[in-house]
Amino acid sequence: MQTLNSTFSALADPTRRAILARLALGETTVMDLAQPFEITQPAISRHLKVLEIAGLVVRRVDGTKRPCRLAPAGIAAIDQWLGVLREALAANYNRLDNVVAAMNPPSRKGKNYGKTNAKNRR
Amino acid sequence: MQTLNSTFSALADPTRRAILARLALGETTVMDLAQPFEITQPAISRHLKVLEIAGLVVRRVDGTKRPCRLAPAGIAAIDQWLGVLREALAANYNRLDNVVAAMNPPSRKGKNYGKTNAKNRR
DNA sequence: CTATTATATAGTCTCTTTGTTATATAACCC
DNA sequence: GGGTTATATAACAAAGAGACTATATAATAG
Repeated sequence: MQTLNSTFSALADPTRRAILARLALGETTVMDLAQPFEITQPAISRHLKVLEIAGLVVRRVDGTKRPCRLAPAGIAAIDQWLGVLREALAANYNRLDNVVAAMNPPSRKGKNYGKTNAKNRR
Repeated sequence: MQTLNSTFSALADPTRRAILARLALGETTVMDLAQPFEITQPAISRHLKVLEIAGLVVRRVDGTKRPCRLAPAGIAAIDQWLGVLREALAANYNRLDNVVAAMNPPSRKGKNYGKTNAKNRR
């Protein structure tokens, strides 16, 4: 539960996703990561810490460097949780009533639905 | 890009994940959702809006009610993005050097690595 | 039309997140 | 040892998230 929080919120930040994308190309040091991004080194360090806590990244020690790599734990946790939703979605989708409900907007009583609320203010 | 932000951060909140879990059991109205959770109705409404924007939930209009269901879009977006990481992880894992690096801590020059930093202050 | 039910929006507070700069720590290089 | 490089931590400001109460809006019931 705690892990899911940290992992999802770690992925919610675009900079961190960019860092992960970079790490997908291979192990990298903090400075190498900081360079392409237009943010300071301390900021990168903190992002990495967040990613590490989220189980998305691991670091090793190499002299004064701390090369980072992707880690599987975080994604595994997410996958597992998403599995529940995926099943539910599949099940719901197979239930005809839901599909139907999704097609014709409202379906009860006859006055003026879908109008007053068709503002689409999202 | 924008969708990923909203979807991941939507999932980062435990209350919202609980809402999704509840919706996995089937369509539900706002009030029905608010009851089991110990938070007020306005709070639930906002969570639902977040989930809706994230593409994780859809709502229909049924009189004065707004029954919610799980939606596939959000998860699809996430799955697609995670795919990149999954591939990279698989590739990295197949590269022996990474596996090795993960096993024996430091591996350069011979003095006192892995000691000064073995504080494990994470 | 009026009251009631279901949900949304606004205003306000507080805690968290992210970024910045300044500084600390650790390991190298000479 | 002394300077330099790589990274971490601290202190702080600005912005955001989440909750609450009060209130608005929509639709239904009478």
